[in-house]
Amino acid sequence: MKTPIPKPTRVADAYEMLKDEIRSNRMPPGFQAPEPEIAARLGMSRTPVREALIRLQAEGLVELIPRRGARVLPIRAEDMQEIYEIFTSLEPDAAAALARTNPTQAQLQPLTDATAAMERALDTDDLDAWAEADDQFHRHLLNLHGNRRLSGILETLYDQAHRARMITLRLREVPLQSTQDHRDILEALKNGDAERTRALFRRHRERAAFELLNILENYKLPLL
Amino acid sequence: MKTPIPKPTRVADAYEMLKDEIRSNRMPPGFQAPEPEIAARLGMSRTPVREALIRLQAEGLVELIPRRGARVLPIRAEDMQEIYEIFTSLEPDAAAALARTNPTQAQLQPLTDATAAMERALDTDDLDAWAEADDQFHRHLLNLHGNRRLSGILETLYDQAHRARMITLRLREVPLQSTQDHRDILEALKNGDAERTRALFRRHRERAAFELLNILENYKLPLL
DNA sequence: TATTGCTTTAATGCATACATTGATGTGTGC
DNA sequence: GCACACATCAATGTATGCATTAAAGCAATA
Repeated sequence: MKTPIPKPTRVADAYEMLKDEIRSNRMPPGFQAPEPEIAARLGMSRTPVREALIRLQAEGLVELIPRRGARVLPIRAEDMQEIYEIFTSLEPDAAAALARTNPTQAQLQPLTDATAAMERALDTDDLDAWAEADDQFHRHLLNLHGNRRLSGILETLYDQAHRARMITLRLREVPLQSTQDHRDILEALKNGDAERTRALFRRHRERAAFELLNILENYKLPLL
Repeated sequence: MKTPIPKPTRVADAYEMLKDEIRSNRMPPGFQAPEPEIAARLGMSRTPVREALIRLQAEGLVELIPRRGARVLPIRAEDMQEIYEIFTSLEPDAAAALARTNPTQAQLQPLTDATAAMERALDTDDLDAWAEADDQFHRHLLNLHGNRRLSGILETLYDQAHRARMITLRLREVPLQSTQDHRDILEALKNGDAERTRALFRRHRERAAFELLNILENYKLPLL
C-alpha cells in the first residue's frame, strides 16, 4: 500500500510560492497587486492563484480587497499582542500535558536537538539558524503533544508572527534568556513535572511577547 | 461615510448555504457529492462553489477528495476531544483576562441576558433555545475580551463542535449543572475575580468535555 | 484651485470549455 | 468463478471569456 503523495498541483505551487514570498518579506507587508499580475508572475492563469489566495486569506496572511487586488497584511503591534496572548494560553497547557505523559529521552530527542541547535547558533552568531531552531522546538513540542487541531492553529499563528520576529531579531539583545528558557523547559519535561513545565513556558511566552511588543512600539517600524 | 456593506456575492451565498446545511445536519457527516452536483443544487456554476468549499475545508467542515467530491467530515470522538482541549485552554484565560478588567454590569449585560435565556429555556424545556443561548454566552464573552483572532479561532471550533452537540443534546440529562456554571462564572466576572473565573470556566469545560465524550463513545453513534 | 460629472480603464466574479486522469464497468482468458 | 487488461465515463484542475462595476483620469464649471 503506497502512501498517496499529493501530486503538486498549480494551486499548491501558487500557495507555497506566495507563502514563501510573504514569509521572507520579499513581498513585504502592505504589498498589493491585482490577481492578473500575480498570476503572470507565477506563470499560470488566475484560477489557481485565486484559490491559493483564498487559502492565504483564511490563514491571515493576505487580504483580498475587491478591485484592488491582494494585499499582504501589515505587521501591527496589536496583531502580535493577540497572537502572543494565544501562544501564552495554549502552549503552556500543551507542554504540561506532554510532561504528564512522562516522555522518554528518546521521545524528547527532537526537542533536545532543537535546543542544541539554538545554542550552537548562538555560539556562531547565526541568528537565522537560531530562529529556525527555536521554531522547530515549538513545532516538535506540538507534534509530541499530538492534538492535530492545536498544531494547525498554532502553526498558522507561527506563520503570521514569523515576519515580525525576523524583522525584530536583529534589533534586540542576543537571545540568551530565551535559549535558557528552552533548556529549562526541556528539563522540566524530562522530569515529568507538569506544573513547572507550564509555569516556565508561560513565563517564556510572556517575556517574548514583552520584548517583541516593546521593539515594535519603540522603533515604530515601517510595517505597513 | 458609509460602512461598506459586503455585497452578497455567489461565493458568499454558497458558503453560507453550505455551512448552514452542514451545521443543521441536513448534509450529514459523511455526506459526499461531486462539485457539479452541489453547484447544480445551489443553482450556480462550479466556480463559486469550489471557492466556498475551499474555505469550508480550511475551516475543518468538509474535506475535498480528488475525484470523489466534497465530503462532510464525520464527527469523531477524537475530534471533539481535540476541540474541547482547546476550549479548556483558551476560554478560561480569556474569561480571567476579562474579569481582570473589572467589567461593569452594563458591559456584562449580553452575558446576563444569555444566562437568563438559558434558564428560561430550561423552564420551557426548549433544548434548542438552550443550546443557542449557551453558544451566545460564549461568543459574547469573547467579544468582550476583544482578541479578534481568538474569537475567530474559537468560532471556527464552535462550528465544528456544533453538530456533535446538537446530536447529543437530547441524549443526556437536562443541563442543569452547565446552566449553573454560567451563573457562577458570570458572578465571578462581576466580582472581577480573575482566578475564580478561570477555575470555574476550566471546570465548566472539563465537565462538558467529559459528558460529551462519554455519550459519543457509549452510544457509538452513526457519525460517519 | 476645488468640485462635480463623465469617460475610460481594468479588476473582479462568475460561467464555461477542455485536457488530464482516476474510477468504473466490461469482456476475455484462465 | 476470478483476475486482469482495456475501454468508457466523469470529476477535477486549469484556462479563458465576458459582463459588471469600481476606480482613475479628465474635463468643464464655479
